[in-house]
Amino acid sequence: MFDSRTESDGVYDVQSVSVTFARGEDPTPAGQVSCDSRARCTSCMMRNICMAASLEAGEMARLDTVVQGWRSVKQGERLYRAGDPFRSLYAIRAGSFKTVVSPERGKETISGFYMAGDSIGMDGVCQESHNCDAIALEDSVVCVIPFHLLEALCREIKPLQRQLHKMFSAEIVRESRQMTLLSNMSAEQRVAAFLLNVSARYRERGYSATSFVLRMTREDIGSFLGVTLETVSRTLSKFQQEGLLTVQGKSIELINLDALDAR
Amino acid sequence: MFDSRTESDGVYDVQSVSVTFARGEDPTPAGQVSCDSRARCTSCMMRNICMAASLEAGEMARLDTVVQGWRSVKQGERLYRAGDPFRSLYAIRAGSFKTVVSPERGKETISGFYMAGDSIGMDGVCQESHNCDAIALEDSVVCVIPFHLLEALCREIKPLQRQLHKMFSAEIVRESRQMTLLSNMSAEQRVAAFLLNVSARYRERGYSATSFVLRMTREDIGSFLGVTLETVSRTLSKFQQEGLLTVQGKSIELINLDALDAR
DNA sequence: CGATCTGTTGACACTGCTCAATAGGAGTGG
DNA sequence: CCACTCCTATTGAGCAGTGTCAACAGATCG
Repeated sequence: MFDSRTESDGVYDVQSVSVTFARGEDPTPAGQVSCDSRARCTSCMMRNICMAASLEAGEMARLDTVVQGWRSVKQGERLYRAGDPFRSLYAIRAGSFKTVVSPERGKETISGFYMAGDSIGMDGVCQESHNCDAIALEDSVVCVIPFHLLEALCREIKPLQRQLHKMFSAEIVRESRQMTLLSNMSAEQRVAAFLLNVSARYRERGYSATSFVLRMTREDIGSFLGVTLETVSRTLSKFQQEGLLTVQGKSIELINLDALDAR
Repeated sequence: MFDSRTESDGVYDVQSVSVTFARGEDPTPAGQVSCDSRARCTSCMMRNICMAASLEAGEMARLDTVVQGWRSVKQGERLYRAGDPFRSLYAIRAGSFKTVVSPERGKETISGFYMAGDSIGMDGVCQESHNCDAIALEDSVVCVIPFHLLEALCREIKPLQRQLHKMFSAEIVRESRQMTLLSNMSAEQRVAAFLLNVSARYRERGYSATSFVLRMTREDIGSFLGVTLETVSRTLSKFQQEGLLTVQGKSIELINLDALDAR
């Protein structure tokens, strides 16, 4: 069925998956690769920005056949850990994740934040084991896409192959942008860029670009941006004083996007 | 158009190829796919660490058929520029490159250094245009691999498909390591890690791991590591004083690898 | 409703940046 | 071949942006 490895608590929580299916879809009997013929990609709100993007209906239905099922991950739980054998990619259907790299020596670092419509796990291909931990920032649901099946389908469906390559490439570009941020930008610029990035991603998904809730802590943000949590906090306060935004704990309201961008 | 000579002695003669293309021109005018039938991958010194890795002889020969040819790039010239339409991946046959990201605002940043056996250009897939400049650090030669042909072949040859995916993934992992370095490490740790990384890559390629010439300037190194060129210079001097290495301009001799690693 | 996690703010120290002066090397042209 | 220039590297001095440490306040959750 799903990844055969067990969670840290020793049990893979089948129940929570069944519950997920209960919302409007038939639950898949445990123990088999679930692939009910009713299209799921075609009815998914994220179909236009995830792996299924730019596929025709027939192709999307075939992609459905390699989606093994859904997996629900509660806030704070790990979808996978660094060192776990790599088997599947995960398309986030609902919720959000952070990925955490833990070098042998030194502090662990947040390497990315991902939300519904994003796919994660691509870092695991090259070593056949995951390179980071993926931790849910809120209760989340992912589509489990066994990689060998996806590869097989990519050998048949050219647009899917291209889409997969684009996803790999987009992750490379995203990271190289982040490297630029970490190399040259001041703390203020980093925080501003981060907020604008989150804003743009909410906008893409049809949510408000100016009013949103950050799902991660100041420490997570600081780790991602290469500054301390105190600096993140101070910078947000400063932006608020300057009238660029209002901040109330995790709730952010952006007031002057242009001014933020000018940082 | 392309130099059709074979490598009789296993030593690649840069000179004879460099006359084949005019400086900086894309050697791939439409329709002119030059692919002489004499195997090149199978005789290439880099075949075990490049795209051809883990292919059987027959498969490698087929890969040869999609390699459009070689292109020579003189020191300081650009193989491609940010914004150029993406058509091909480039496997470095000889020489080395740096990739430079130029954000709309802010300083340009070195996002990577690449040497013989590495492939570059994967950042271009997602937008169908290159995301950075690739600049030769010395006179270099690359294999030009048109991406649509490579994709077509990947639909037929499973190990090649897997190899391509691993290369994408390895680039993601490399960048996420670099992000960790840029997020948490002190200037000394960055320089030490950089030297050890270069050392390991020379070793992989059969060169000395302790004595080598850096092909890039202090400014390039600083940009890559997110510190100033002065800090790079000072740190190298300090390491020399401490007996960890000797440095003479671009020539480095590592004396105490363990001590460097302990930083 | 207490315990714990998360966020805010202040004071101070320190790493690494900026600016500057100088020296060494590489390439060019006479 | 040498002189000239430009690029690169080294080293110093002073300063500023962030990190560190600490105290406290506000959330969150069992």
